Parts: sequence; C-alpha cells; structure tokens
Amino acid sequence: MTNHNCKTCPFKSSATKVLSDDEFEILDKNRAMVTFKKGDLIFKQGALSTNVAYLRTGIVKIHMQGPSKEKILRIVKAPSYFGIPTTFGNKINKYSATAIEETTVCFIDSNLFRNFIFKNGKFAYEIIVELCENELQDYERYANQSQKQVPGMVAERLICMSDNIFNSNHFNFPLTQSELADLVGTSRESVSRVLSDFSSNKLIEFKGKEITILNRDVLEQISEKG
Amino acid sequence: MTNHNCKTCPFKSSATKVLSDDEFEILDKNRAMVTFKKGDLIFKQGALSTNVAYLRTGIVKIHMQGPSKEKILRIVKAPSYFGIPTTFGNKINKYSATAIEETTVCFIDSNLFRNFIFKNGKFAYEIIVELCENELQDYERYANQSQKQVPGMVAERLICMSDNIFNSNHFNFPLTQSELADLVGTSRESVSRVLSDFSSNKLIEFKGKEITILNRDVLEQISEKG
DNA sequence: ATCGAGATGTGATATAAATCACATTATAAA
DNA sequence: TTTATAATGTGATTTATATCACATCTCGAT
Repeated sequence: MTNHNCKTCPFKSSATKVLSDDEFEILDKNRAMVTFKKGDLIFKQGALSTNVAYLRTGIVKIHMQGPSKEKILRIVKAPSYFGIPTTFGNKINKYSATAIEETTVCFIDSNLFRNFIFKNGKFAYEIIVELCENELQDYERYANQSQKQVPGMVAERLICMSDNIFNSNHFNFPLTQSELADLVGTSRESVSRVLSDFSSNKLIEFKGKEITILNRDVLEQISEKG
Repeated sequence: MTNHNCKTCPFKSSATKVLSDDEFEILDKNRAMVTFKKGDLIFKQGALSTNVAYLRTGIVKIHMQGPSKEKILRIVKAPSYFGIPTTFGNKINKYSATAIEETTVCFIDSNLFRNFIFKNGKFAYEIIVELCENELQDYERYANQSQKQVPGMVAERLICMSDNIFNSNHFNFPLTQSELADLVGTSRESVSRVLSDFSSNKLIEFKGKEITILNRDVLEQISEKG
C-alpha cells in the first residue's frame, strides 16, 4: 500500500479530484488504505473516531443498535465517503459500519479533512453535495418505510439492488434475509415469506443467494403500491 | 425589512457569523426576509428552487408526499437553515416546508450561497457541521421509528417537543393529531387513543392543544421500551 | 350569535405482520 | 468428512394497529 498514490488513484472521490498537487502530497502522507473482508467491522458505534472513511471499492452497511434490535440504516456502494457525520466530529460514533463484501477503505485523518474544507472551497462544496444527496435519498426511503407494507419494501430493495448496485437482473444478494429484515424494518420470517411468495409468482427466482429478477414490471408495481 | 442588516441580526446562523464585512454587504443585497403565518407553505415539493432558506424565527415542518399519504420528515426550530439539500441543487424540490407557527425566513440566492462555500472555508465548514448533525438526528429517529410501537413514538415526540423546542413541561402543541400521526407514521385515530390513554394514566394533561407533562419518568420509560 | 368545516374521541371489526415453534438446509470450522 | 452453527421455510397463533363508522367538539368566518 505504501507505493500507492492518491493522485493517480482510479477511485478518487469527486471531492479529492479538486485537490492541488500540494494537497495530494499531504493526503498521501496522512491516509491509510485498509482491506476488509465480508463481515468485518470497519468502525463501531460507541467507539471514538479520528478518521474519515472513504469506500474505495466494495459495499458497506451502516447500522446501529435500535431500541429492540439492530437497524441497518443504509447500504453504501463504492466509491463514496461513508459515515462522515459520525466520524467527522471527532466524538463517539453514533453508528457502525461493516463490510458486506470484500472492500478497500481509505482512512483520512479528520483534522486533515477539516483543513481541506477550510482551505479548499471546491473540496468543501463536493462534500456538501454528497451529504445533500444522501439526505434526499434517506428521506425518500424514510417516507416509504413508514407507509409501504412489507412486500412493497422488499420489492423496492430488490429493484434498488439490481439498479443501483449490481446493474443487472441477476446478482448475488449480499445480505442475509435477517439483514434484509433489519434494513426494511420487519421480521426475518416475513422476509422469507415474501421472497417465497415472489418466487412462486414467478417475479423472481432464487437459489441460495443468487437472485434473478424475472418480472420487473410487477415487482415495480408492488413496490409503488406498497 | 429594507433597513434590516444581516451583520447585526441577532438571529445569525453559526455559518453566517464567520462572514467578512465584504461578504455581509453582498449578503444584504441578495437576501429577502419574509414572514409566514401558521399553515403557510414556504416551498413546495415539485417546484423549482433558487433560494436557500434560513429559519430566523419560528417552527417549520418538512414534509413530502409518501406512497399513500403525507409524511412529515422533520420539525425544524429556529435558528437553522432548512431544506439545504433540496433547494441547493437548483433543481426540483424533493419535499415541502410549511410554517407551523408564525415564522420569519431569510431567502438567500443559491449562487451566492455556493460562492460563500467556495470562498469561505469556515462558512462551508459550519454548513457541513449542520448537515452532519441533522443526519445523526434523522438516523436516530429512523431506527426508533422502525422498531418502537405507537405509544413509544408518541411519548418520544412529546418529550422531544418539551425538551428541544419549548424547554418546558407545559406548552402549546403546534401540530394537529393528524399531523402528529404523519410524523410518527401511524393513523390519526391511534394518536388520539394513545393521548387519551396517557391522559387517563396521569402521564400528561391536555385541554385543546395545551399539553402538560405530568409524569416524565414513566413517559420516558414508555419511549425507551417502545 | 350562527354556521360549517375541520379536529377529535371512541367503539367495532378487519388485517398485516410479529411471534412462537420446529423442520430443513446451507456453511464454515474441526 | 464430520460436526456445529447459522440461515432459511412454513404452519399456527397472537397482537398491534389500521380502518370504518359515527358522535361530539372547537374555532374561525360570516
């Protein structure tokens, strides 16, 4: 990793792209690139954090302990920063991040990151844009999740996985049914039933974690109606 | 309003506080201060937006049309920016904002706002901090809302109103029961029943919209347990 | 003061989904 | 391979809450 260079990294964030050569040099000296395997905890709710995390490759889940069980807040796909709000303040993490696939993460010292914001308006702007986009996405889901019922939310997630993460109708589902339940806010059993139901209605096909979307139209209808 | 001056405004945002005299001068020429009455729509989902909104005084609800009905996403108390994510991109608003009390709002041209971010790192930093804090709050609620049941969520909201907005055990509840239902994600009838129940158990007292919290301890217990 | 619309209270009923319980099947570790 | 542990499928039952229905009640507008 030591011979790796941020400036020539093909996975640069849009914020990093606007850095000057001097800034790249400082960045190179103050970041660490780490590989995580599926299931590895990247940072933990309750722990102190001094580094901003950037997802260079892979997929990560952001999750926290809810009143009764774990809640998955969002799935992050590379390339993207993740957990800026919880790591940035240099205080205790309000949520955790865990790799759900093999990932590479770059950690950047929070103070340096803060300095870039102070010194480089374009960098700050890109960070703001990313934070804003996230809020918009979160709010959309938030509204959905409190009004749709279980089949609608599961259908929504399947379509979302297909469109935004794998860009294919056929993919290897990266979550267990139990995790999917924590993500959409139901019980594991309900997820299982809905999936069986979709399958017997020929909307999807799945063996193990291999999922194929067979009837996207009907799935979308179910997702929209709720 | 014309003789009003941003630099001496007692309701400045923490971001605005770091502006230079020159920047204040530009700001004064490019902002409009508007008063809204209770119930007035401030900006609307689906409309184009070219101004960032700053809540100078009052309380606002952020809401959007969900799959089946209206969803209230958050309640914003002055002083605070609101809707930066949806207004800033200069595109179509993803959600609406409505005054739930008499409010004064300052509109700032998005381009000017963007310029401040580019030119003034401290300003950008303060905006980032605000966006981050919001995300943290939203995630907390998000987890709660998918795991707590109705009495827990109503109790949580009452305590939140009391602690964060009115700083008193006795306050004039600014939402209708129907709105409270849209906020916590239930039906109007369920809210009514829970409130009646709290009242008959002497946890709260209410006539009309006047609410008094009588037994905060038990209310907090209900909120935590769900 | 009167009117009417919106807000609220409350019972009866329907229903989605949680929970419980257990069988079956993968998956990783020894 | 064997073994253990986690993941999944599916029925039976319970439960919280939505929905429907209707009776007040409140408050602003005339």
